[in-house]
Amino acid sequence: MTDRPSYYITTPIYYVNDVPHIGHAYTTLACDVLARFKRLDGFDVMFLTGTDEHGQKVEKSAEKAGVDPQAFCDRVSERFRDLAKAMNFSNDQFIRTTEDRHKKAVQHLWKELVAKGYIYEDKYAGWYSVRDEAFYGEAELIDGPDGAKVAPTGAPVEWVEEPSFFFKLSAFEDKLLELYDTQEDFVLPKSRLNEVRSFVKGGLEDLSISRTTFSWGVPVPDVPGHIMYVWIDALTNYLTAIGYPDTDSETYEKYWPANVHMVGKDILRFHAVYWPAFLMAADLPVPQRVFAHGWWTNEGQKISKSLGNVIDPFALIESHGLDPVRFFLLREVPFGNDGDFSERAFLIRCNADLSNNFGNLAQRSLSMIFKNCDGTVPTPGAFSDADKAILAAVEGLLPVVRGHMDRQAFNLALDAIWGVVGEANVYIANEAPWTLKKTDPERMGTVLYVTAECVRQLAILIQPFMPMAMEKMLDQMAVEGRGFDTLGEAGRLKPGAAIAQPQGVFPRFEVPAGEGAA
RNA sequence: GGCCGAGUAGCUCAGUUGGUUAGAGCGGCGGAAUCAUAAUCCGUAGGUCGGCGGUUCAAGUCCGUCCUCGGCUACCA
Repeated sequence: MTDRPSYYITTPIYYVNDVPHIGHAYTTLACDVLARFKRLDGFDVMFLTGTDEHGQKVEKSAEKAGVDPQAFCDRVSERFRDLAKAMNFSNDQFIRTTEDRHKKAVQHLWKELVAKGYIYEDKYAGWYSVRDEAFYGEAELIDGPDGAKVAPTGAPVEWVEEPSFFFKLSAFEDKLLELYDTQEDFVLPKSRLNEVRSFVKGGLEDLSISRTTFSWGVPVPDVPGHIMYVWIDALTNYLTAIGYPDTDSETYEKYWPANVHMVGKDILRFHAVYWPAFLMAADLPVPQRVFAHGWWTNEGQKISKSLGNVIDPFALIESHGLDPVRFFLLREVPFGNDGDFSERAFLIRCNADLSNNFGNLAQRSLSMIFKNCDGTVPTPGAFSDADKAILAAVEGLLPVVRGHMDRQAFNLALDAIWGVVGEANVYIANEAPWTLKKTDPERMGTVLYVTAECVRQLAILIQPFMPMAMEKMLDQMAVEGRGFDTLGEAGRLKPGAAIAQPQGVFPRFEVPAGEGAA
Protein backbone atom coordinates (compact mmCIF):
# COMPACT_ATOMS: atom_id res chain seq x y z
CA MET A 1 0.00 0.00 0.00
CA THR A 2 1.01 3.56 -0.50
CA ASP A 3 1.18 6.49 1.81
CA ARG A 4 0.11 8.87 -0.88
CA PRO A 5 -2.35 11.49 0.29
CA SER A 6 -5.93 10.52 -0.34
CA TYR A 7 -8.62 12.47 -2.10
CA TYR A 8 -12.28 11.54 -2.03
CA ILE A 9 -14.67 13.28 -4.37
CA THR A 10 -18.32 12.57 -5.03
CA THR A 11 -21.09 13.55 -7.37
CA PRO A 12 -24.65 13.50 -6.11
CA ILE A 13 -26.35 10.23 -6.82
CA TYR A 14 -28.74 10.90 -9.66
CA TYR A 15 -32.41 10.25 -9.26
CA VAL A 16 -33.56 7.59 -11.69
CA ASN A 17 -36.88 9.25 -12.27
CA ASP A 18 -35.13 11.29 -14.98
CA VAL A 19 -32.80 10.39 -17.83
CA PRO A 20 -29.34 11.98 -18.00
CA HIS A 21 -29.18 15.57 -19.18
CA ILE A 22 -26.51 18.22 -19.46
CA GLY A 23 -26.71 19.02 -15.76
CA HIS A 24 -25.73 15.50 -14.77
CA ALA A 25 -22.93 15.50 -17.30
CA TYR A 26 -21.67 18.84 -16.02
CA THR A 27 -21.55 17.86 -12.37
CA THR A 28 -19.77 14.61 -13.03
CA LEU A 29 -17.42 16.23 -15.52
CA ALA A 30 -16.21 18.67 -12.89
CA CYS A 31 -15.54 15.78 -10.53
CA ASP A 32 -13.83 13.79 -13.25
CA VAL A 33 -11.46 16.61 -14.09
CA LEU A 34 -10.64 17.11 -10.45
CA ALA A 35 -10.14 13.38 -9.90
CA ARG A 36 -7.85 13.11 -12.90
CA PHE A 37 -5.91 16.15 -11.80
CA LYS A 38 -5.38 14.76 -8.32
CA ARG A 39 -4.30 11.37 -9.63
CA LEU A 40 -1.72 12.99 -11.89
CA ASP A 41 -0.64 15.09 -8.94
CA GLY A 42 0.14 12.00 -6.91
CA PHE A 43 -3.01 11.54 -4.87
CA ASP A 44 -4.75 8.29 -4.10
CA VAL A 45 -8.17 9.20 -5.44
CA MET A 46 -11.62 7.78 -4.83
CA PHE A 47 -14.13 9.21 -7.27
CA LEU A 48 -17.72 8.17 -6.68
CA THR A 49 -20.91 8.59 -8.63
CA GLY A 50 -24.11 6.59 -8.83
CA THR A 51 -27.87 6.57 -8.77
CA ASP A 52 -30.54 7.25 -6.19
CA GLU A 53 -33.28 4.70 -6.76
CA HIS A 54 -35.83 4.86 -3.98
CA GLY A 55 -38.94 6.92 -3.43
CA GLN A 56 -42.53 7.29 -4.35
CA LYS A 57 -41.85 8.79 -7.74
CA VAL A 58 -39.79 5.83 -8.80
CA GLU A 59 -42.41 3.46 -7.50
CA LYS A 60 -45.08 5.22 -9.52
CA SER A 61 -43.00 5.56 -12.66
CA ALA A 62 -42.26 1.85 -12.55
CA GLU A 63 -45.93 1.10 -12.13
CA LYS A 64 -46.75 3.30 -15.08
CA ALA A 65 -44.11 1.57 -17.15
CA GLY A 66 -45.56 -1.76 -16.12
CA VAL A 67 -42.38 -3.13 -14.58
CA ASP A 68 -41.33 -3.74 -11.04
CA PRO A 69 -39.36 -0.95 -9.42
CA GLN A 70 -36.07 -2.80 -9.41
CA ALA A 71 -36.28 -3.53 -13.12
CA PHE A 72 -37.17 0.09 -13.73
CA CYS A 73 -34.15 1.25 -11.73
CA ASP A 74 -31.87 -1.19 -13.48
CA ARG A 75 -32.87 0.27 -16.80
CA VAL A 76 -32.53 3.94 -15.98
CA SER A 77 -29.42 3.48 -13.89
CA GLU A 78 -27.80 1.90 -16.91
CA ARG A 79 -28.30 5.13 -18.81
CA PHE A 80 -26.19 6.94 -16.26
CA ARG A 81 -23.45 4.39 -16.66
CA ASP A 82 -23.71 4.91 -20.42
CA LEU A 83 -23.23 8.62 -19.84
CA ALA A 84 -20.11 7.99 -17.79
CA LYS A 85 -18.67 5.94 -20.64
CA ALA A 86 -19.64 8.47 -23.27
CA MET A 87 -18.11 11.33 -21.29
CA ASN A 88 -14.98 9.31 -20.52
CA PHE A 89 -15.52 9.66 -16.79
CA SER A 90 -13.00 7.94 -14.59
CA ASN A 91 -15.15 7.19 -11.57
CA ASP A 92 -13.77 4.46 -9.36
CA GLN A 93 -17.20 3.31 -8.29
CA PHE A 94 -20.79 3.55 -9.39
CA ILE A 95 -23.05 3.11 -6.41
CA ARG A 96 -26.76 2.32 -6.39
CA THR A 97 -28.97 2.83 -3.37
CA THR A 98 -30.72 -0.46 -4.06
CA GLU A 99 -27.55 -2.41 -3.35
CA ASP A 100 -27.48 -4.53 -0.21
CA ARG A 101 -24.33 -2.88 1.09
CA HIS A 102 -26.12 0.44 1.00
CA LYS A 103 -29.22 -0.81 2.79
CA LYS A 104 -26.95 -2.16 5.51
CA ALA A 105 -25.10 1.12 5.78
CA VAL A 106 -28.21 3.27 6.06
CA GLN A 107 -29.83 0.97 8.54
CA HIS A 108 -26.70 1.03 10.64
CA LEU A 109 -26.57 4.79 10.55
CA TRP A 110 -30.24 4.88 11.52
CA LYS A 111 -29.60 2.71 14.55
CA GLU A 112 -26.70 4.93 15.53
CA LEU A 113 -28.93 7.96 15.43
CA VAL A 114 -31.59 6.16 17.45
CA ALA A 115 -28.99 5.07 20.00
CA LYS A 116 -27.73 8.63 20.37
CA GLY A 117 -31.25 9.87 20.86
CA TYR A 118 -31.62 11.91 17.69
CA ILE A 119 -34.56 10.03 16.21
CA TYR A 120 -38.04 10.00 17.68
CA GLU A 121 -41.49 9.00 16.52
CA ASP A 122 -44.29 11.47 15.98
CA LYS A 123 -46.80 12.39 13.33
CA TYR A 124 -46.01 14.05 10.05
CA ALA A 125 -48.82 16.38 9.26
CA GLY A 126 -49.31 18.83 6.48
CA TRP A 127 -51.36 20.09 3.60
CA TYR A 128 -51.30 17.41 0.95
CA SER A 129 -52.41 17.64 -2.62
CA VAL A 130 -53.42 14.32 -4.09
CA ARG A 131 -53.28 15.79 -7.55
CA ASP A 132 -49.73 17.11 -7.16
CA GLU A 133 -48.63 14.23 -4.95
CA ALA A 134 -46.88 16.73 -2.75
CA PHE A 135 -47.03 18.39 0.62
CA TYR A 136 -47.19 22.15 0.86
CA GLY A 137 -46.22 24.47 3.65
CA GLU A 138 -48.83 26.73 5.20
CA ALA A 139 -47.15 29.76 3.69
CA GLU A 140 -47.16 28.34 0.20
CA LEU A 141 -50.92 27.97 0.04
CA ILE A 142 -52.97 30.54 -1.80
CA ASP A 143 -56.62 31.48 -1.70
CA GLY A 144 -58.72 29.59 -4.18
CA PRO A 145 -61.68 31.01 -6.09
CA ASP A 146 -64.15 29.93 -3.41
CA GLY A 147 -61.99 31.17 -0.56
CA ALA A 148 -60.62 27.75 0.34
CA LYS A 149 -56.87 27.29 0.61
CA VAL A 150 -55.36 25.64 -2.45
CA ALA A 151 -51.88 24.65 -3.58
CA PRO A 152 -49.77 27.14 -5.56
CA THR A 153 -50.63 24.97 -8.56
CA GLY A 154 -54.32 25.54 -7.90
CA ALA A 155 -54.87 21.96 -6.80
CA PRO A 156 -57.07 21.30 -3.77
CA VAL A 157 -55.29 20.31 -0.59
CA GLU A 158 -56.30 18.36 2.46
CA TRP A 159 -54.83 18.13 5.92
CA VAL A 160 -53.33 14.70 6.41
CA GLU A 161 -51.37 13.07 9.17
CA GLU A 162 -49.24 9.97 9.15
CA PRO A 163 -46.90 8.40 11.68
CA SER A 164 -43.28 9.29 10.99
CA PHE A 165 -39.90 9.24 12.57
CA PHE A 166 -38.14 12.55 12.98
CA PHE A 167 -34.52 13.56 13.11
CA LYS A 168 -33.69 16.24 15.67
CA LEU A 169 -32.28 18.68 13.20
CA SER A 170 -33.22 21.52 15.52
CA ALA A 171 -30.53 20.40 17.94
CA PHE A 172 -27.79 21.27 15.47
CA GLU A 173 -28.38 24.91 14.77
CA ASP A 174 -25.45 26.18 16.80
CA LYS A 175 -23.10 23.42 15.78
CA LEU A 176 -23.82 24.05 12.12
CA LEU A 177 -23.28 27.76 12.46
CA GLU A 178 -20.02 27.06 14.18
CA LEU A 179 -19.06 24.75 11.33
CA TYR A 180 -19.73 27.48 8.78
CA ASP A 181 -17.70 29.95 10.78
CA THR A 182 -14.72 27.75 11.51
CA GLN A 183 -14.22 25.37 8.63
CA GLU A 184 -12.65 27.31 5.82
CA ASP A 185 -14.64 27.23 2.61
CA PHE A 186 -16.94 24.48 3.81
CA VAL A 187 -19.34 25.77 1.19
CA LEU A 188 -18.23 27.31 -2.06
CA PRO A 189 -18.93 29.62 -3.76
CA LYS A 190 -18.95 32.03 -0.86
CA SER A 191 -22.31 33.51 -1.78
CA ARG A 192 -23.87 30.09 -1.28
CA LEU A 193 -22.39 29.85 2.18
CA ASN A 194 -24.19 33.07 3.03
CA GLU A 195 -27.45 31.55 1.92
CA VAL A 196 -26.91 28.41 3.92
CA ARG A 197 -25.96 30.37 6.98
CA SER A 198 -28.98 32.58 6.82
CA PHE A 199 -31.17 29.56 6.32
CA VAL A 200 -29.86 27.96 9.49
CA LYS A 201 -30.03 31.21 11.40
CA GLY A 202 -33.68 31.37 10.52
CA GLY A 203 -34.26 28.35 12.72
CA LEU A 204 -34.33 24.64 11.99
CA GLU A 205 -37.28 22.31 12.30
CA ASP A 206 -36.94 18.62 12.86
CA LEU A 207 -36.91 16.51 9.76
CA SER A 208 -39.38 13.83 8.86
CA ILE A 209 -37.29 10.86 7.79
CA SER A 210 -39.69 7.96 7.36
CA ARG A 211 -42.89 7.22 5.46
CA THR A 212 -45.63 4.66 5.67
CA THR A 213 -47.60 5.48 2.54
CA PHE A 214 -45.41 3.67 0.06
CA SER A 215 -42.89 0.88 0.24
CA TRP A 216 -40.07 1.45 -2.27
CA GLY A 217 -37.29 2.28 0.12
CA VAL A 218 -35.00 0.98 2.80
CA PRO A 219 -37.01 -0.43 5.70
CA VAL A 220 -36.64 1.28 9.04
CA PRO A 221 -34.91 -1.27 11.31
CA ASP A 222 -37.28 -3.10 13.64
CA VAL A 223 -40.31 -1.03 12.70
CA PRO A 224 -42.48 -2.75 10.11
CA GLY A 225 -44.38 -0.44 7.82
CA HIS A 226 -41.87 2.42 7.85
CA ILE A 227 -39.37 3.02 5.16
CA MET A 228 -36.64 5.60 5.28
CA TYR A 229 -37.41 8.78 3.50
CA VAL A 230 -35.29 10.49 0.95
CA TRP A 231 -32.23 12.18 2.25
CA ILE A 232 -31.13 9.94 5.03
CA ASP A 233 -31.10 7.20 2.45
CA ALA A 234 -29.52 9.12 -0.40
CA LEU A 235 -26.83 11.04 1.46
CA THR A 236 -25.51 7.99 3.22
CA ASN A 237 -24.28 6.62 -0.11
CA TYR A 238 -21.11 8.65 0.41
CA LEU A 239 -20.32 6.48 3.41
CA THR A 240 -21.51 3.21 1.94
CA ALA A 241 -19.11 3.40 -0.94
CA ILE A 242 -16.06 3.44 1.28
CA GLY A 243 -17.03 0.65 3.59
CA TYR A 244 -19.33 2.11 6.24
CA PRO A 245 -20.45 0.82 8.70
CA ASP A 246 -17.00 -0.71 8.98
CA THR A 247 -15.23 2.42 10.14
CA ASP A 248 -12.09 0.40 10.64
CA SER A 249 -11.94 -0.59 6.99
CA GLU A 250 -8.99 0.53 4.99
CA THR A 251 -11.10 2.49 2.56
CA TYR A 252 -13.09 4.27 5.24
CA GLU A 253 -9.99 5.25 7.15
CA LYS A 254 -8.30 6.43 4.03
CA TYR A 255 -11.09 8.40 2.40
CA TRP A 256 -13.39 9.77 5.07
CA PRO A 257 -14.09 12.63 5.48
CA ALA A 258 -14.63 13.37 1.81
CA ASN A 259 -12.67 16.24 0.30
CA VAL A 260 -15.42 17.49 -1.96
CA HIS A 261 -19.10 16.79 -2.42
CA MET A 262 -19.98 18.33 -5.74
CA VAL A 263 -23.63 19.30 -6.02
CA GLY A 264 -25.97 21.39 -8.10
CA LYS A 265 -27.19 24.49 -6.36
CA ASP A 266 -30.65 22.96 -6.00
CA ILE A 267 -29.51 20.35 -3.51
CA LEU A 268 -27.04 22.44 -1.60
CA ARG A 269 -29.12 22.65 1.53
CA PHE A 270 -29.33 18.91 1.91
CA HIS A 271 -25.58 18.62 1.69
CA ALA A 272 -24.62 21.66 3.69
CA VAL A 273 -27.23 21.42 6.44
CA TYR A 274 -28.85 18.01 6.77
CA TRP A 275 -25.83 15.93 5.91
CA PRO A 276 -23.37 17.46 8.37
CA ALA A 277 -26.10 17.32 11.00
CA PHE A 278 -26.61 13.60 10.41
CA LEU A 279 -22.87 13.05 10.64
CA MET A 280 -22.46 15.13 13.77
CA ALA A 281 -25.31 13.21 15.33
CA ALA A 282 -23.53 9.96 14.57
CA ASP A 283 -20.21 11.32 15.79
CA LEU A 284 -18.66 11.09 12.39
CA PRO A 285 -16.43 13.74 10.80
CA VAL A 286 -18.08 16.09 8.33
CA PRO A 287 -16.86 16.53 4.76
CA GLN A 288 -14.33 19.21 3.99
CA ARG A 289 -16.28 20.94 1.29
CA VAL A 290 -19.57 21.14 -0.49
CA PHE A 291 -19.35 22.93 -3.82
CA ALA A 292 -22.57 24.13 -5.42
CA HIS A 293 -22.30 24.80 -9.12
CA GLY A 294 -24.75 26.62 -11.37
CA TRP A 295 -27.02 25.77 -14.24
CA TRP A 296 -26.79 26.02 -17.98
CA THR A 297 -29.21 27.85 -20.17
CA ASN A 298 -29.61 26.92 -23.83
CA GLU A 299 -29.09 29.84 -26.23
CA GLY A 300 -30.17 32.18 -23.48
CA GLN A 301 -33.31 30.20 -22.67
CA LYS A 302 -33.99 28.51 -19.40
CA ILE A 303 -33.89 24.77 -19.97
CA SER A 304 -37.06 22.88 -19.29
CA LYS A 305 -38.80 19.78 -20.47
CA SER A 306 -41.93 21.71 -21.32
CA LEU A 307 -39.97 24.10 -23.53
CA GLY A 308 -38.43 21.08 -25.19
CA ASN A 309 -34.94 22.58 -25.16
CA VAL A 310 -33.24 20.04 -22.95
CA ILE A 311 -29.62 19.49 -23.94
CA ASP A 312 -28.93 15.82 -24.48
CA PRO A 313 -25.29 15.15 -23.59
CA PHE A 314 -25.12 12.13 -25.86
CA ALA A 315 -26.23 14.17 -28.84
CA LEU A 316 -23.87 16.97 -27.93
CA ILE A 317 -20.86 14.67 -27.84
CA GLU A 318 -21.95 13.09 -31.09
CA SER A 319 -22.14 16.40 -32.91
CA HIS A 320 -19.34 18.38 -31.27
CA GLY A 321 -16.80 15.82 -30.13
CA LEU A 322 -16.17 14.85 -26.55
CA ASP A 323 -13.07 16.80 -25.59
CA PRO A 324 -14.19 20.14 -27.01
CA VAL A 325 -17.42 19.76 -25.06
CA ARG A 326 -15.52 18.94 -21.88
CA PHE A 327 -13.32 21.96 -22.47
CA PHE A 328 -16.09 24.38 -23.26
CA LEU A 329 -18.22 23.48 -20.25
CA LEU A 330 -15.40 24.23 -17.85
CA ARG A 331 -13.68 27.04 -19.73
CA GLU A 332 -16.56 29.27 -20.66
CA VAL A 333 -18.08 29.99 -17.28
CA PRO A 334 -16.70 30.57 -13.79
CA PHE A 335 -17.56 27.36 -11.98
CA GLY A 336 -20.33 28.17 -9.54
CA ASN A 337 -22.03 30.67 -11.86
CA ASP A 338 -24.83 29.93 -14.25
CA GLY A 339 -23.76 29.75 -17.86
CA ASP A 340 -25.23 29.86 -21.30
CA PHE A 341 -24.60 27.18 -23.87
CA SER A 342 -24.72 28.80 -27.26
CA GLU A 343 -23.64 27.11 -30.44
CA ARG A 344 -21.86 30.20 -31.64
CA ALA A 345 -19.95 30.73 -28.40
CA PHE A 346 -18.94 27.10 -28.45
CA LEU A 347 -17.55 27.25 -31.97
CA ILE A 348 -15.72 30.51 -31.45
CA ARG A 349 -14.23 29.42 -28.14
CA CYS A 350 -13.05 26.07 -29.44
CA ASN A 351 -11.63 27.49 -32.62
CA ALA A 352 -9.79 30.26 -30.81
CA ASP A 353 -8.45 28.32 -27.84
CA LEU A 354 -8.14 24.79 -29.13
CA SER A 355 -7.52 24.94 -32.87
CA ASN A 356 -5.80 28.29 -33.26
CA ASN A 357 -3.87 28.82 -30.09
CA PHE A 358 -2.96 25.47 -28.65
CA GLY A 359 -3.57 22.92 -31.40
CA ASN A 360 -1.78 25.03 -33.93
CA LEU A 361 1.13 25.67 -31.55
CA ALA A 362 1.66 21.94 -31.31
CA GLN A 363 1.15 21.39 -34.99
CA ARG A 364 3.50 24.13 -36.18
CA SER A 365 6.34 23.13 -33.86
CA LEU A 366 6.06 19.38 -34.31
CA SER A 367 5.66 19.81 -38.00
CA MET A 368 8.89 21.78 -38.24
CA ILE A 369 10.70 19.20 -36.18
CA PHE A 370 9.35 16.39 -38.29
CA LYS A 371 10.41 18.03 -41.52
CA ASN A 372 13.67 19.63 -40.50
CA CYS A 373 15.16 17.43 -37.81
CA ASP A 374 14.88 14.00 -39.41
CA GLY A 375 11.70 13.35 -37.47
CA THR A 376 13.54 13.24 -34.17
CA VAL A 377 13.69 15.54 -31.17
CA PRO A 378 16.54 17.97 -31.88
CA THR A 379 19.50 18.35 -29.57
CA PRO A 380 19.29 21.75 -27.90
CA GLY A 381 22.26 24.05 -27.47
CA ALA A 382 22.66 26.41 -24.52
CA PHE A 383 19.39 28.10 -23.59
CA SER A 384 19.05 31.83 -24.21
CA ASP A 385 17.26 34.16 -21.83
CA ALA A 386 14.15 33.91 -23.96
CA ASP A 387 14.32 30.11 -23.82
CA LYS A 388 14.68 30.17 -20.08
CA ALA A 389 11.87 32.66 -19.70
CA ILE A 390 9.29 30.64 -21.60
CA LEU A 391 10.30 27.42 -19.87
CA ALA A 392 10.04 29.16 -16.53
CA ALA A 393 6.56 30.36 -17.44
CA VAL A 394 5.48 26.84 -18.30
CA GLU A 395 7.13 25.33 -15.29
CA GLY A 396 5.60 27.87 -12.96
CA LEU A 397 2.15 26.77 -13.97
CA LEU A 398 1.61 23.73 -11.75
CA PRO A 399 1.39 25.51 -8.39
CA VAL A 400 -0.90 28.16 -9.87
CA VAL A 401 -3.17 25.63 -11.53
CA ARG A 402 -3.17 23.46 -8.43
CA GLY A 403 -4.31 26.44 -6.37
CA HIS A 404 -7.22 27.06 -8.70
CA MET A 405 -8.18 23.40 -8.83
CA ASP A 406 -8.20 23.18 -5.06
CA ARG A 407 -10.94 25.80 -5.11
CA GLN A 408 -12.71 24.21 -8.07
CA ALA A 409 -11.95 27.29 -10.15
CA PHE A 410 -11.68 25.35 -13.39
CA ASN A 411 -12.00 28.36 -15.63
CA LEU A 412 -9.16 30.14 -13.84
CA ALA A 413 -6.98 27.06 -14.11
CA LEU A 414 -7.61 26.95 -17.85
CA ASP A 415 -7.16 30.68 -18.09
CA ALA A 416 -3.73 30.41 -16.51
CA ILE A 417 -2.71 27.59 -18.82
CA TRP A 418 -3.90 29.41 -21.90
CA GLY A 419 -2.06 32.51 -20.83
CA VAL A 420 1.15 30.53 -21.20
CA VAL A 421 -0.04 29.02 -24.47
CA GLY A 422 -0.20 32.60 -25.70
CA GLU A 423 3.30 33.31 -24.41
CA ALA A 424 4.57 30.26 -26.23
CA ASN A 425 3.10 31.57 -29.46
CA VAL A 426 4.82 34.89 -28.86
CA TYR A 427 8.05 33.04 -28.18
CA ILE A 428 7.99 31.08 -31.41
CA ALA A 429 7.03 34.18 -33.38
CA ASN A 430 9.92 36.14 -31.88
CA GLU A 431 12.46 33.37 -32.35
CA ALA A 432 11.21 32.58 -35.85
CA PRO A 433 12.77 29.14 -36.33
CA TRP A 434 11.68 29.25 -39.99
CA THR A 435 14.19 32.06 -40.45
CA LEU A 436 16.86 30.35 -38.36
CA LYS A 437 16.50 27.38 -40.64
CA LYS A 438 18.48 29.31 -43.23
CA THR A 439 20.77 31.29 -40.96
CA ASP A 440 21.48 29.15 -37.90
CA PRO A 441 20.13 25.57 -38.02
CA GLU A 442 21.61 24.73 -34.65
CA ARG A 443 19.78 27.57 -32.98
CA MET A 444 16.64 26.50 -34.83
CA GLY A 445 16.99 23.10 -33.19
CA THR A 446 17.20 24.70 -29.78
CA VAL A 447 14.12 26.85 -30.38
CA LEU A 448 12.14 23.88 -31.64
CA TYR A 449 13.26 21.84 -28.68
CA VAL A 450 12.13 24.52 -26.26
CA THR A 451 8.82 24.87 -28.06
CA ALA A 452 8.24 21.14 -28.02
CA GLU A 453 9.05 21.10 -24.32
CA CYS A 454 6.38 23.73 -23.79
CA VAL A 455 3.87 21.69 -25.74
CA ARG A 456 4.76 18.54 -23.81
CA GLN A 457 4.26 20.17 -20.43
CA LEU A 458 1.13 22.05 -21.43
CA ALA A 459 -0.36 18.84 -22.77
CA ILE A 460 0.40 17.06 -19.51
CA LEU A 461 -1.31 19.79 -17.55
CA ILE A 462 -4.34 19.77 -19.83
CA GLN A 463 -4.82 15.99 -19.60
CA PRO A 464 -7.48 16.13 -16.86
CA PHE A 465 -9.68 18.32 -19.02
CA MET A 466 -9.22 16.62 -22.37
CA PRO A 467 -7.71 13.21 -21.75
CA MET A 468 -8.23 11.75 -25.22
CA ALA A 469 -6.89 14.69 -27.17
CA MET A 470 -3.87 15.08 -24.93
CA GLU A 471 -3.13 11.39 -25.12
CA LYS A 472 -3.03 11.74 -28.86
CA MET A 473 -0.76 14.76 -28.70
CA LEU A 474 1.63 13.19 -26.22
CA ASP A 475 1.68 9.99 -28.26
CA GLN A 476 2.83 11.98 -31.27
CA MET A 477 5.74 13.24 -29.23
CA ALA A 478 6.49 9.78 -27.86
CA VAL A 479 6.25 11.10 -24.33
CA GLU A 480 6.45 8.34 -21.78
CA GLY A 481 5.87 9.63 -18.27
CA ARG A 482 2.73 11.76 -18.05
CA GLY A 483 2.22 12.43 -14.37
CA PHE A 484 2.87 15.87 -12.96
CA ASP A 485 6.11 14.55 -11.54
CA THR A 486 7.42 14.59 -15.11
CA LEU A 487 6.84 18.31 -15.51
CA GLY A 488 9.96 20.44 -15.69
CA GLU A 489 13.40 18.96 -16.10
CA ALA A 490 12.42 15.56 -14.76
CA GLY A 491 10.66 14.56 -17.97
CA ARG A 492 12.55 16.52 -20.64
CA LEU A 493 12.14 15.27 -24.18
CA LYS A 494 15.05 13.05 -25.17
CA PRO A 495 17.07 14.41 -28.08
CA GLY A 496 17.11 11.89 -30.88
CA ALA A 497 13.81 10.30 -29.96
CA ALA A 498 11.62 9.71 -33.00
CA ILE A 499 8.32 11.58 -33.19
CA ALA A 500 5.31 10.61 -35.23
CA GLN A 501 4.06 12.50 -38.24
CA PRO A 502 2.11 15.27 -36.53
CA GLN A 503 -1.62 15.41 -37.01
CA GLY A 504 -3.93 18.19 -35.94
CA VAL A 505 -5.58 17.30 -32.67
CA PHE A 506 -8.29 19.98 -32.76
CA PRO A 507 -9.72 20.47 -36.26
CA ARG A 508 -11.36 23.84 -36.77
CA PHE A 509 -15.11 24.05 -36.72
CA GLU A 510 -17.01 25.74 -39.50
CA VAL A 511 -18.61 28.84 -38.06
CA PRO A 512 -21.82 29.79 -39.83
CA ALA A 513 -21.69 33.25 -41.34
CA GLY A 514 -22.90 36.08 -39.18
CA GLU A 515 -21.63 38.89 -37.08
CA GLY A 516 -18.47 38.02 -35.29
CA ALA A 517 -17.66 34.98 -37.41
CA ALA A 518 -14.14 33.76 -36.80
C1' G B 1 -42.06 41.28 2.28
C1' G B 2 -37.07 39.78 4.61
C1' C B 3 -31.87 38.47 3.75
C1' C B 4 -27.75 38.14 0.13
C1' G B 5 -25.36 39.23 -4.54
C1' A B 6 -24.73 41.69 -9.24
C1' G B 7 -25.01 46.10 -12.73
C1' U B 8 -17.30 48.16 -15.85
C1' A B 9 -15.42 48.79 -23.74
C1' G B 10 -20.10 45.56 -29.29
C1' C B 11 -20.02 40.55 -26.46
C1' U B 12 -18.10 37.68 -21.93
C1' C B 13 -15.85 39.35 -17.87
C1' A B 14 -10.88 40.95 -14.32
C1' G B 15 -10.36 44.87 -11.31
C1' U B 16 -6.17 43.19 -3.85
C1' U B 17 -6.57 46.58 2.02
C1' G B 18 -9.52 53.81 -2.03
C1' G B 19 -4.05 56.76 -5.19
C1' U B 20 -0.12 57.73 -11.66
C1' U B 21 -3.21 58.01 -18.52
C1' A B 22 -9.68 51.88 -15.86
C1' G B 23 -7.59 46.17 -17.93
C1' A B 24 -8.02 40.95 -20.54
C1' G B 25 -10.24 37.57 -24.03
C1' C B 26 -13.49 37.34 -28.23
C1' G B 27 -15.36 40.34 -32.30
C1' G B 28 -13.95 44.73 -35.42
C1' C B 29 -10.03 47.80 -37.89
C1' G B 30 -4.71 48.55 -39.68
C1' G B 31 0.13 46.31 -40.31
C1' A B 32 3.97 42.12 -40.15
C1' A B 33 5.18 37.25 -41.04
C1' U B 34 4.58 32.60 -43.89
C1' C B 35 6.71 27.25 -39.78
C1' A B 36 1.43 25.91 -39.05
C1' U B 37 -5.32 23.70 -38.79
C1' A B 38 -6.06 31.12 -43.85
C1' A B 39 -3.70 29.37 -37.84
C1' U B 40 0.40 33.23 -35.51
C1' C B 41 2.62 38.06 -34.10
C1' C B 42 2.39 43.63 -33.53
C1' G B 43 -0.64 47.98 -33.15
C1' U B 44 -5.62 50.03 -32.44
C1' A B 45 -10.92 50.29 -29.34
C1' G B 46 -11.33 56.79 -26.29
C1' G B 47 -16.15 53.03 -22.20
C1' U B 48 -20.31 59.53 -17.72
C1' C B 49 -17.04 52.08 -14.35
C1' G B 50 -26.43 51.58 -13.41
C1' G B 51 -28.59 56.95 -11.56
C1' C B 52 -28.22 60.74 -7.76
C1' G B 53 -25.96 62.62 -3.34
C1' G B 54 -21.95 62.30 0.28
C1' U B 55 -16.96 61.22 2.88
C1' U B 56 -11.77 62.19 1.26
C1' C B 57 -6.04 65.72 -0.91
C1' A B 58 -7.81 61.32 -3.93
C1' A B 59 -13.40 56.52 -5.32
C1' G B 60 -15.02 51.73 -10.24
C1' U B 61 -12.87 50.63 -5.13
C1' C B 62 -15.97 53.54 1.23
C1' C B 63 -21.22 55.64 3.09
C1' G B 64 -26.50 56.87 1.92
C1' U B 65 -30.40 56.56 -1.44
C1' C B 66 -32.93 55.17 -5.93
C1' C B 67 -33.44 51.96 -10.47
C1' U B 68 -32.71 47.16 -12.89
C1' C B 69 -31.48 41.93 -12.74
C1' G B 70 -30.55 37.41 -10.06
C1' G B 71 -30.32 34.02 -5.75
C1' C B 72 -32.20 32.18 -0.89
C1' U B 73 -36.59 32.21 2.23
C1' A B 74 -37.11 23.62 4.30
C1' C B 75 -39.19 17.98 3.63
C1' C B 76 -40.52 16.56 -5.37
C1' A B 77 -35.84 14.54 -5.57
